Amino acid sequence: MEKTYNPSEFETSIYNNWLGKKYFSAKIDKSKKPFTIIMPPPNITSKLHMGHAFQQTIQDIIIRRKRMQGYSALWVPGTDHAALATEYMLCKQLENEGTSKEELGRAEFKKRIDQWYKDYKGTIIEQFKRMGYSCDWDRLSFTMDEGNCNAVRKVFVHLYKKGWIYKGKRIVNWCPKCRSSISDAEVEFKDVPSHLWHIRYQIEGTDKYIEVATTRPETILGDTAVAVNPNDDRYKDVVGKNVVLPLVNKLIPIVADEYVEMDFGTGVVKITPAHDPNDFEVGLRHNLEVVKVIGDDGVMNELAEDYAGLTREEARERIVADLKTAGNLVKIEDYSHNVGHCERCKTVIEPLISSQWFVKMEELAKPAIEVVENGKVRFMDEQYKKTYLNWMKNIKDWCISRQIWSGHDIPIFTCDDCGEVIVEETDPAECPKCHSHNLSQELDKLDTWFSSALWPISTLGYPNDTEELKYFYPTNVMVTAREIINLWVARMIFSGLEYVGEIPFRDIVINGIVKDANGKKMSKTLGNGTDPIEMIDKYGVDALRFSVFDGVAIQSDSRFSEKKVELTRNFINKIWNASRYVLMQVENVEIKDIQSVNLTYADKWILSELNKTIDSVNNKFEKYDIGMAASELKDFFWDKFCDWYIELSKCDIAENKEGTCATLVYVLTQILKMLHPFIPFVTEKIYLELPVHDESIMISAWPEKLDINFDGEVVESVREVIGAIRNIRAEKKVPDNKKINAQVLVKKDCLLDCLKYISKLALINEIPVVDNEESFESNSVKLTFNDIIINLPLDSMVDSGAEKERIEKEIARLKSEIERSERLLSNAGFVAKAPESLINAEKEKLEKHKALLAELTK
RNA sequence: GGGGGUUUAGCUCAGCUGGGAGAGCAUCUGCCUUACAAGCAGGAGGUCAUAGGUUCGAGCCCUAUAACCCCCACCA
Repeated sequence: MEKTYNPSEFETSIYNNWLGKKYFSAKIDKSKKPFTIIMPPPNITSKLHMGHAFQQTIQDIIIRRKRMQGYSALWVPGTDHAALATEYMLCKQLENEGTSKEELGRAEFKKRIDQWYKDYKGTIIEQFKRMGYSCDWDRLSFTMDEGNCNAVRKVFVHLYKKGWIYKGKRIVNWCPKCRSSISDAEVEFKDVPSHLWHIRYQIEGTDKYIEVATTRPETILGDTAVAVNPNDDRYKDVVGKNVVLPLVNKLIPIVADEYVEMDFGTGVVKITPAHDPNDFEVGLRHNLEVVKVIGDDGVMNELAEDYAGLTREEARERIVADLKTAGNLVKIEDYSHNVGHCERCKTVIEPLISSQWFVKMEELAKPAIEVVENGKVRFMDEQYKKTYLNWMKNIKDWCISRQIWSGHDIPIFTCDDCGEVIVEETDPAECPKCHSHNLSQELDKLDTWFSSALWPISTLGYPNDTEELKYFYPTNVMVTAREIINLWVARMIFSGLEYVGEIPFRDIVINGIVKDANGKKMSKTLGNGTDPIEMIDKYGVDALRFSVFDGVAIQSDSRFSEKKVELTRNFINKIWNASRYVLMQVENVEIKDIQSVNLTYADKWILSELNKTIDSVNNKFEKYDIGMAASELKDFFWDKFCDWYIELSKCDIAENKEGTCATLVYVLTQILKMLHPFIPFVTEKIYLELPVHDESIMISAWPEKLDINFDGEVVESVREVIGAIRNIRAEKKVPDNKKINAQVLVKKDCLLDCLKYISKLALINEIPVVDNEESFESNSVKLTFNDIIINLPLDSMVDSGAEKERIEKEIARLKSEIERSERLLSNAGFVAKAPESLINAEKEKLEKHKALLAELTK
């Protein structure tokens, strides 16, 4: 092995080797248990960012461990067509080319979209490979490929025939300039200074008025009611009466609705169902008429009568003036509020009523609520169970149509001649009723989530009844983001239940986000993102992978800093060098089975620590606590294995070469295996250099505990002694290049074998053993432990003045300890109510401290 | 507006069903000890956000307050 860790030399070739050997492909193997993860598909147009590096690596870590544990581990990769986002990007490009989708026409536009998909397909996937992801690439799926189209078609027809798809009205964000509806995500809210116009409406048959406050006086022409809060005492007596709509002179009712806030404005809201989403909802509840007065072009239409032909802005001006003239304008207040703007052309959004397709949710939601309530599907973080149930229980019908040109088609055909509607799994050639060939397909496209909802089943072959579905489904865990719990996770759950009769996954892990070093969300617009590829080039993939997990609770947000990657690279360098050391020691040594060799105290100690670590890491993995598992592995490797065991083993290796070499190789192998899911490349590189190894670490067996109860106690005492001597040395300012003298009195024979450890690690010349304390040199520091007393003569150390001070400090410490214990033990409440084990432990401590104090003060 | 989260050392974060405050980094000190200076050893550093409460005992449980953050819905 090279002297320095240089990841760029081997990462690519190792990955290609894995690919060539087909290690990632999961087979249907009845002798194995399946373990399945379906990757949340990134947008096809995306580039690798820190969020992927975090979220996808979680899955890779889980799947790699399961594979090593002997499961048939399948991780299905894929990408999403993200129709809206992609169409938006392509339209921008067309704009640069001086054309537009309208100019191209639908057919040509579709070609461009398909080409766009092809052009992009590579990038993110290649980057995922660079990350080392062990997905089954042969099963790579795309939400617009043939299988997915079939699934979408089948499901749509199924829902339609059940009567769960219907056409309804809905308010959409309409951009009058783009002449298109746009998604919520494309609406930019900006605070705009404006006014609140207070307008009075006369109550029918009286000379009383009711005063409303509005930011949009021009929509008064479309008002079909005014609303007040049912609990508002000011207006209780007028609910149910009519008011005269100013300018229009039409009678409209006063309705009571919870939506109205009593404290805002006058507590009275004019209701314009055609031009405001909330008003539309109010309208539905009270059966109000819908009057659309603004057209698709943002111009007042014929229903606006006198104002027809004016733009929204012109109409507002005229109407305000006319209201003033009519004496209906009470006052104008300054008011600034959030107004939606089109992200593209910055035009003010006009909420418009339009016809859309909906899926009825009531029946679909029921079983989806049940499986989460009864724990069949588990949110690993309980708080998200609430988010989910809250949404599911108040679910509204799902609007699935989008006014865009790309994405999945809506398979609804209408006969131009007789009006017959045809919804079948294959495109109809003629009208079944009148045999006309003039059929038109619905032009709207499906919401992207419609196909995403089928992802866990479509990737496994649905709508066909495949062997994959039988074997790998339901999948085991879904790792995804907080903000799409309802948009996506929820829809996958009811889809799985409805279409294949089984939950899509058992566990749901909602990962946190990776923020920048200052705790800000990484974003393109802020430009505070870090490019993972840059980190990989600089420090290697393994360093990047490990650094985003070390010490991180994956469900909560974490911070990324390059410094962390650098420190992780240092850790990996440590692994590299420790491995080099082991390989140097075991060169030309036959490595025997760990259970058949002679083991020293140090060997037994590290093996017992390894056992503990295996247990603990497994527990953390089962809870998906992989960040904590990473830290634990790092601590074990660096602190226990390198800083203690390797150093201790240097004392043993000459006399017990066989046993110590076996232990070095055994422990290194096991820890490399446990580290492999996190840092796959370097562990493979080292593993293949080991004297005993399988074909690849990634298909080797996950560590099992040794079935032996090793006693690590002796070495624990030794570590305590060494620590104490190192303290004394530091206090006495003895530099590390100077060895000191010591004498020792040992009360337990086994410790005699461990004196070499103490002398080496505490930098002592030699340690003569004495029979009694009288033989100790007097001008010295005496360290007293349960089974061993060390005497350090001061003449081998430079300074002697600090010693008195040290003893005084120690006496003071012991006295305060004794006082604490005595106080606790004389507390009647404690003795009566605390658990017995705790009381006994406290008594033991008290005795121990008293003995030590007596020793120091005699 | 609704829901959720966070607050522990200078920084980033652990801290299990309540039982003596932890790690890493940074900082300071000493070491190039034949695996590693991308390293080794040691030290200093904390009213556990604030105020109450429950308890023999609270970082942990309860109540209120403050600051910051996230998600959803967006206010005539």
